[in-house]
Amino acid sequence: MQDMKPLYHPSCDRITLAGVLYALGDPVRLEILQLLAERGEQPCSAFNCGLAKSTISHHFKILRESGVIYSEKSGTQHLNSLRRDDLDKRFPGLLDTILSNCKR
Amino acid sequence: MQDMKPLYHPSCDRITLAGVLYALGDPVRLEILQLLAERGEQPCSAFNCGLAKSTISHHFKILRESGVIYSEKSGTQHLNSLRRDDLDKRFPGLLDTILSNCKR
DNA sequence: TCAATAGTTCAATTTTCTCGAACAACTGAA
DNA sequence: TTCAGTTGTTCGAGAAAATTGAACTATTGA
Repeated sequence: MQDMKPLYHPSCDRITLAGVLYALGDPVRLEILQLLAERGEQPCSAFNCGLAKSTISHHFKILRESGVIYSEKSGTQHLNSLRRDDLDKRFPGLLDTILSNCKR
Repeated sequence: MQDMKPLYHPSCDRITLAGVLYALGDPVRLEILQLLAERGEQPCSAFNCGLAKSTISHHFKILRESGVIYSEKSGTQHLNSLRRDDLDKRFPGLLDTILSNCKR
C-alpha cells in the first residue's frame, strides 16, 4: 500500500522571485543550497548542522515549496536536488550569481 | 538643536548575502528596490501602496539595516537610495541579476 | 505660533521559527 | 512475519518577527 502523499512543488511559472529570495534569505537554507550545488542529489540527513531534525525538515520544506529544490521519496529517505533548469529558465543568472557569492 | 539620532547602516564588509536576500525576499521590499533603481533617491512617501505607514517604515528599516539602501534625513523626510556601489563590490552581479528578474 | 508633512515608536495581534516528543513509512535481519 | 533501526513529518508550546492604528517627534512654511 503506497502512501504517496505527494510532495507539493510549484510549477515553473508559479515560482516567484520574492519566494526564492525569501527561501534563500536564511543562513541555514543557503548552506543547504551550497550542499546540493556541490554534491548534487542528497538526502536531508546529509545536512549535518546542530539543528533539530524537525527544524531541518522545516527548512527543506520551505526550499521545496518556494521552487528551489525538488524532493522525492526514495526508500526511507527523501532525495533533494536543485531545480537548476527551472530556476535558470525562470530567473536567468540568479542561481549562479547567488552561488558564486556564497563564499564571502 | 539637532536630533541627529544616526541611522544605522552596516559597513560594506558587514553586509551579508543571507541578510540581503532576506531583505529582498518580500514583495513589498522588492517593489521599493525597483522604485529606487528606476527613479534614484526617493523619500519613503514616494512608495504608495495600501500599507500602513508604520509598516512601510518597517520595510525601509529592514532594507537599510541589511545594507540594501542608504537613508539620510533631509528636512522633514528621509531620502533613500540604493547602495549600488557597495552591493556591487561585495556581491558582484547580484543586484543587477535581481533587478533584471523583477519584471516576471 | 500653528497647522501640515514625514516618519518613528509603542502596544497588541497575528504569523513564523525552533525545539522535543510522538508518529508513520521503509528497510533489513532474525 | 516480526522487530529494531533509519529517515523524515507532524504536533504543540514557547520565542522571535511582522502588521496595524494610535500617539509621538521633528521639520517646514504660512
